[in-house]
Amino acid sequence: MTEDVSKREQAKAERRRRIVRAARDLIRETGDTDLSMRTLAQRAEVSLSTPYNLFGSKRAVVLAVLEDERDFAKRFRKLNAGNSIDRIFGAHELAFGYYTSDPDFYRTLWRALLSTSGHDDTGLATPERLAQTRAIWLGLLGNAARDGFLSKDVPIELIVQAMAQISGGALLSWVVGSLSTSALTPTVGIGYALCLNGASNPSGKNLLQSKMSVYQSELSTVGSGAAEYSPETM
Amino acid sequence: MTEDVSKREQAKAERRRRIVRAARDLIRETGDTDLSMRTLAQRAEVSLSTPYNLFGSKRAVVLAVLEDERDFAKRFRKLNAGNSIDRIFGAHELAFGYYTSDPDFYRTLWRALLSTSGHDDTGLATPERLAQTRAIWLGLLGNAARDGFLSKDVPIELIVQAMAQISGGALLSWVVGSLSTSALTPTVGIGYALCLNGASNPSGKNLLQSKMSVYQSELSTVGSGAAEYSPETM
DNA sequence: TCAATAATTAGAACGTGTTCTAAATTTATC
DNA sequence: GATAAATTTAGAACACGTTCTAATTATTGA
Repeated sequence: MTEDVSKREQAKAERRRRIVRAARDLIRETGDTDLSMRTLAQRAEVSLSTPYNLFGSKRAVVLAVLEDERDFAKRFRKLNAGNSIDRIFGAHELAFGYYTSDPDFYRTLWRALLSTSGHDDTGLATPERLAQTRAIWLGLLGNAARDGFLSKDVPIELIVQAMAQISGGALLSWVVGSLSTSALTPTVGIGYALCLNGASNPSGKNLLQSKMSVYQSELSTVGSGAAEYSPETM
Repeated sequence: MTEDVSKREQAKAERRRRIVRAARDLIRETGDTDLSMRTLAQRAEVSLSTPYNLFGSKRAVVLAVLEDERDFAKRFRKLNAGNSIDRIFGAHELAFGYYTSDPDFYRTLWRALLSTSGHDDTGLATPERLAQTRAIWLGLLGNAARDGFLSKDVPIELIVQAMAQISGGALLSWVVGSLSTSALTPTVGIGYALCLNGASNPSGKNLLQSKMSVYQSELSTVGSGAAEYSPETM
C-alpha cells in the first residue's frame, strides 16, 4: 500500500518542487526573458518532457508558482483590524500588497499566465483558490451587512461579483502596462468604495467616504498626468 | 506630390485591407484554429513578410480587425433614449451587444489579442479609441451630473475609471470562459449600477434601482447554478 | 525611356510550446 | 534477486510567430 508516500510518489513530488522552484527563480532573475521550457527543465535538472508529464503545460507550471507564493488565506487570518469595513479594505491591501511589493515578479507571472491562456482547461486560477477567495469575500461582506453597514436590498453576491471584476480589470490593466504600480491599490480601493457605497447605509457611508478620500489622495500624489488612465475596453 | 493617394500608398492600403479581411474571415470561419500568419498570408494573397511590413505583428493585425468591426462612436450617435441614466445603460448595452451578438467571433478575437499581448508597444486597444471611448463616457456621466442624478462630491473621472475596470474585468472573465455570454451584459450592468448608485442623488437612485432589478432578473433566468461566478483573481 | 527608389517576395532560419517514440532507469511485486 | 510496471529521458519532430537576406517587381522622377 504505502498510501501516497510511496517512493515513486515521493520522487515525483520532489521533481515537482524542483520545477516550481526553478520557474520562480528564473522569473525572479531574468524577468520573462529565458522562461522557456528548455531552460526551465535544465535549471530543474529534469528533462524537457518531465514538466509536461507532471504539470501538463507551461501555464500550469506558472500557475503552480503563483499558488505557491500567495498564501492569501493564511495571511488573511492574521487580519483583525477595527470594524468590518476596515477589514474589507485591509484584505484588499493585503491582496494587492503582493503585487505592489514585488511588481516585476508578479507582472511577469501574470503575463505568462495570460499569454498561454487559451484553449486548455485551466482558467486564471485554481478552482479551489477561486472558491476559497470567494468565500472569504462573502464572509467579509456578510459581516459588514450583519454590522448594519450594508443595506439588505442588494444581495452581497452581486457586490462581491462587481468587486471581483474591478480587481480583475485593474489587474489586467496593470499587467498590460496601462496602470502604474503605484496607482493599482488606490484605484481598486476607490472602485470597491464606490460599489460598497452604492449598497450601504448612512452608517457605512461615513467610513467609506474616508477610505475614498485616502485613496484619492494616494492617487493624486502619484501618476498625476495623462496617459495612465486605462479604460481598457469600451 | 500626389499626397498620399500615390499609386504606391494606394496599393499598400489595398493589401492592408485584404489582410484585415482575410483575418476576419478566418476567425469567422475557423474560430481560432488556423489563424496562423502563414494561412493568413495565403488567404490574403500576400507573402508572409507583408503583414509584418504593414502591421508589425499578428497582434496588430487582429487589433485592426477589432477596430474595423466595432464602430462604437458612430453607432453611439444614433442613441438618444430617455434620460441621461437611460443613455448610460443604452451605451453599455450597445457596447456589449457587439460581443453577445457574435460571441465566438469576439471571443476568438480577444483571445488572440490577449495571447500575444506582451512585450511590444500596443496595449489592448488603440490609444485613439481609448481616448474616444473615455470621452464618450465622461460625456455621458457629465450629463447625468448636470441633470442632477449624480452628487458632486465624487469626481466623474473616478466613476468612469471604476466602470472601465468592471467592463474590462468582465470581458476578461468572459474571454477565459468563466463568465457565460448570457451573463455578460447583466453582470456588467449590475456593476455599473452599483458604482453609480454609490455616487448618485435620491433622484438617480430610483432609476438605478430599476436598472438593477432588470439585470438581476436577466441574470437569474440564466446561468443559475455554480461554476459560473468568476471572481477571477483575489 | 531609363535610372533610382520603394515595396513585396521567396525562402531559410531562430526560438518557442508541445507531442511523440523508443530506450534507459527506477520502483514495486513475487 | 528476477520480473513486471511506471516514469523519466534523449531526441526528433511539428506548427507557430518572428526576423533576416537576397532577389524580384512595381512605382516614381527626370
